Amino acid sequence: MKKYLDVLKRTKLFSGISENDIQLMLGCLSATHKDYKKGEYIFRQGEYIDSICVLLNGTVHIQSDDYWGNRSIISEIEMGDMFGESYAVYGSSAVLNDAVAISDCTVAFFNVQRLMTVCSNTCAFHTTVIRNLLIALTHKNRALMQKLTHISKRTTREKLVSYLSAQSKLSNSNHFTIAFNRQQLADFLSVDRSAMSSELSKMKKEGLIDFDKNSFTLLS
Amino acid sequence: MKKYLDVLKRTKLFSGISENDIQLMLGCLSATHKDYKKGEYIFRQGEYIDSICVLLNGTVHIQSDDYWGNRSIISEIEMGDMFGESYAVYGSSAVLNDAVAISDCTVAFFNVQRLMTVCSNTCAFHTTVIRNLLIALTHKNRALMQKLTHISKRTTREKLVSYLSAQSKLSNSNHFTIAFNRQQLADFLSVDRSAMSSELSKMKKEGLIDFDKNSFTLLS
DNA sequence: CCTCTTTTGTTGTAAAAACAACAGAAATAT
DNA sequence: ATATTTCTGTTGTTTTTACAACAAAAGAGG
Repeated sequence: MKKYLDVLKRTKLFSGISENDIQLMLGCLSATHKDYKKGEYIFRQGEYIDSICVLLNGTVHIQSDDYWGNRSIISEIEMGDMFGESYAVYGSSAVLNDAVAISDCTVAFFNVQRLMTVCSNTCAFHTTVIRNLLIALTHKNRALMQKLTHISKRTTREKLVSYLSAQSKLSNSNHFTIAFNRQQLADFLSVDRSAMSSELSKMKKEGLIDFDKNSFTLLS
Repeated sequence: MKKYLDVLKRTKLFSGISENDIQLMLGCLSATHKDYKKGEYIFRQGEYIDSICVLLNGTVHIQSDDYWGNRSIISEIEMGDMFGESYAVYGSSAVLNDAVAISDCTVAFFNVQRLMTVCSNTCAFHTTVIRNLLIALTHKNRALMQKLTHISKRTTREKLVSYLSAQSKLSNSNHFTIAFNRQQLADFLSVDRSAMSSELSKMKKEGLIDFDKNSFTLLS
């Protein structure tokens, strides 16, 4: 685990905690880690988990397939990001989504019971981690809400406009690059890929946007 | 505020804390409360807030209107529920939705800075409140994710099936009552009311479901 | 360099949704 | 009790999407 200290100290969960203190906590939280090949599942819909997951390297998608196989990507997890915490905290309910490795990756696991109960008086940084967890949860909440505002638009074009506007704001520029390819973007926005592709073309023709692969520019 | 102790002690935020201790905390957290008439806004998109809101009585909707006036209801807040906490915690970003009183209501406000920083060593129940807040956030997260799974379905029927199934599971019965009227349900699922109404009728004709007003039964 | 695979764009058709307009039922106010 | 407003269901038309099938472009691997 030591070789990942560099990653861990830059995560939201351990923000503001020194490398030394993180190392101390790793034992105290009985942290473990595991490698996954591209395509493998970290957890699946219906399982119960008791640990917060932190991605040490690679890429993971949180997604769900419905009965008929329609896939919808809930979120993309990148190095240092945390996931699964909503199900791990007092693991009261089964996981509602799959977590799947998009590339080879390594995941660290932190037991929530320990985080919430052990050494609450002795560790000064214990409180900090809980606070970090809280802040991270509010960030996720806001991200989910924002996705909801995109996806609740009626037409494919409106969804695209909503998503692209948000990405533009995020990068403080009318020119930006997105992390999704076409199929992934379509899954994220819950629309048909080909219909979306054709809508993007229309919007380009009409001079609303310009794009080349994953690079977009919003015009006028 | 005293007359609302009965409500507060049954909220997620003060779960496990005695009435006496809650009363002690009210001062410590510099709690305030305010009455709102039906239709008034507790907060609006774009504002900045620094307090967690707890609904003492009445009903509130978290909703957002887009540029063209399409309304989408993010969630319904009932007596004892908490809202705004994702924006109040280290109020780093502007509120993305409106909170509007659906009926006359009373809202309590708890300053987050105080909750997170003041008297962290003296109050035993302080830690409990933070833990409660954390658990509540994970619940909200899961609710948002579940709504996403409904809304990301392609057709109105699939959305209805997904929503009704979830409600059925929630009440552990194939017969249940929903809190939304037709327009609200349509807004919640981001579909057209009349189209949804007609789809519901079709499903009834086909023998999939039965319903009368807000009372639904899932068949076969 | 060539082959195979993946990604992206295009088009036509069938299905579904949005929209609009209206009528009847239910709830609320007077 | 009656009038008025709100809610719900219905229908036809227009717009949009999903779907399918294909072609072109880009990337990966030998």
